[in-house]
Amino acid sequence: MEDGRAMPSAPPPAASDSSAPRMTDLERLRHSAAHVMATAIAKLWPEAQFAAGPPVAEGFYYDVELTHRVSPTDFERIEAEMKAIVKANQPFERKVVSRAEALALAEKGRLAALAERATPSRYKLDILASIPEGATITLYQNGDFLDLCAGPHVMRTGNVKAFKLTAVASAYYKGDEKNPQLQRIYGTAFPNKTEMEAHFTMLEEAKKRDHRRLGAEMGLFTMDPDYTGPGLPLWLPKGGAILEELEKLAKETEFAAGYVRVKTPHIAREKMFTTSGHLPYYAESMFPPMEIREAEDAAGVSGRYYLKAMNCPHHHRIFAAEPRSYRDLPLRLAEYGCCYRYEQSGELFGLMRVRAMNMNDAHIYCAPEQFAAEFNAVNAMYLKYFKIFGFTKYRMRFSTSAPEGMGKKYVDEPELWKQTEDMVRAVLQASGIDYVEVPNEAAFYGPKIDVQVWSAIGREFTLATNQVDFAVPKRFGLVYRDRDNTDKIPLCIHRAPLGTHERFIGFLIEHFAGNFPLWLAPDQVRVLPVTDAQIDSAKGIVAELRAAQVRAEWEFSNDKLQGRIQRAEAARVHTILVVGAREQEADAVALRIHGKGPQGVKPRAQAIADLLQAIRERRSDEGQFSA
RNA sequence: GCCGAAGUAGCUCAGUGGUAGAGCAACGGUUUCGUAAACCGUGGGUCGCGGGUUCAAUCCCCGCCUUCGGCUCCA
Repeated sequence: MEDGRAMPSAPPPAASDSSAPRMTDLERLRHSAAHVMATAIAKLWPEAQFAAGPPVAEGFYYDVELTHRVSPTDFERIEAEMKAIVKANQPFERKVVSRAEALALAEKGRLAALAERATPSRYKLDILASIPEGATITLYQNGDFLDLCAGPHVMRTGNVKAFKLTAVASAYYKGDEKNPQLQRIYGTAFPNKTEMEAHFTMLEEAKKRDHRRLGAEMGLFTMDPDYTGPGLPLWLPKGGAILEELEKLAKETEFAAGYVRVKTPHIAREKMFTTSGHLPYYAESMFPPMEIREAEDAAGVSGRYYLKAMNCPHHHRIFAAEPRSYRDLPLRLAEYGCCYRYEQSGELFGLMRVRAMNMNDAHIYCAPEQFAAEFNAVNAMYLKYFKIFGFTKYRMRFSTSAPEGMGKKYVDEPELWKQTEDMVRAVLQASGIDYVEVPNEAAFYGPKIDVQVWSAIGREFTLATNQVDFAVPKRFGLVYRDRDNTDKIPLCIHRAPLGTHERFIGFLIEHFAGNFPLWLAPDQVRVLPVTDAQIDSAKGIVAELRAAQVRAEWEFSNDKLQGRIQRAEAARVHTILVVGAREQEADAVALRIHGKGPQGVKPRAQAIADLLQAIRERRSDEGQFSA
């Protein structure tokens, strides 16, 4: 066999790569596959200008500038060229060069190309310029294809055994829309065909969990772009049930934690958002204003109203509605507020990115000395929720400011920024929560913590957010009278542990693959009489369950019991209660749980008590009916 | 918003320059049934929208809308 035979346990060895970035074996393989693809493209279109071609989570891509529009119909040709290159088994040769040598090659169009060309390798020139002085500059060559590249690579093109081009998309050079648009050609590569096929099978499986698909299948929500508009979901009754359960959870949790509930309108005058400072910063993310002529007053105050994109300004006005004393603090105002954001059309994505959203919002106004305790309590609430839902893969992202953004991206209060960030960092460290700090990502009014989660199908989302605001209360002139009889400005914590209904439920659908635990399941119980002689018994059980607020229904149809069970299972009904002559006789029910099969017969009263208990505890499905 | 792709019945998808097809779902009937599909029948489509080419367009061409895959931002 060839050297460096690609095996999962014995991956291809790297070409010499002491100065190269660290890559896993799979990443290295994929990075080499990207070079093989670039070689093929350069062969087909010698004028191609390549930018960057890294490995990514699912495979690799290479950005290329090319007048020919690459479409999936070209993939076959490109793959055929790639196969030839793999078959040729060209070695990947690493060359350390001086900056001058690299520049000379780039000027002659020789980089990321098979030969010298009339036009310089312009993106490679730009990348070259960004390599710091003194760093090692390396080239990699396979066959005639010579590329500026930090590496590392596998030994030979023959190591790239299983690959496939998957998509083409556009991407701005370096992700900046002021830069030229490049064609990004995606592919994936694996050590062998079997693993690659497993990958595509897994993608097929993941598709079945997709919240858009399950949402339609299960009747949870619908999109009606022609009538309601893009990004404006309609919640169907079964989705509404989930939404109600989440609100109930939030309301109970917040009530216990000392929050008070408020309710605010969906719109506000322009003054609200110019005062908050959102308007100049945030205008393009808001729906255009409504002009109401009568509202324009003599003093020339604008008659414009905006749909709110956030709830905080309204809550600030509630704080301002009466004089506040230090005795009133912390004041925790909670609301399931509906906000509207004009997301760009290309950004809309099922329930995960919408234009109208119901936010599990609250604003905590507190004195600086109360901050640590409040902030800790908020974090504890996050963790409590994650435990209920069984989220294990999450990360807190602590976003802080950067000096260069002061007065532009961030309110110009460098001292306050530092104080607050130190305070948040201290709390995070003391609480032992796992977090990463990301500079220059803060909100304009203060540092924030985003909770990122990964769905079962591998999508990453910011699910919840927790922000500190030391600026906007001041802009609204919010004060409380302190012990020393002076007015002080409160700190404000914005928090939304359950994010928005839309994204949270979208995430839950994928997390549970539609198989919700009993307390969340839209169809909690379905009672199936074996024959029509048990219909009255079934109705009685349903009435008893519904009186106890359980979502229960009964079904009798022309289908045999087996068929009705099949349909209930397909509909992901959580608990099926079968009542036949035997059960009727014994005042019992035969229990079946979705995905778990029959669970035996139980006295009716016992079964109902168990169901109520599981719902009340919001029990996850493990051990639901373990007894 | 930009680049690319897609849009046929409620859902999943076939298909053709000449009257539009299947499975599931729905509806009607027969069946009274024991834990993942009993049987028979019926209805259902402006083939995303608008324009063009053509004797004829769901199919070919152009524009638009929407959705999807990305870029960027974010709950």
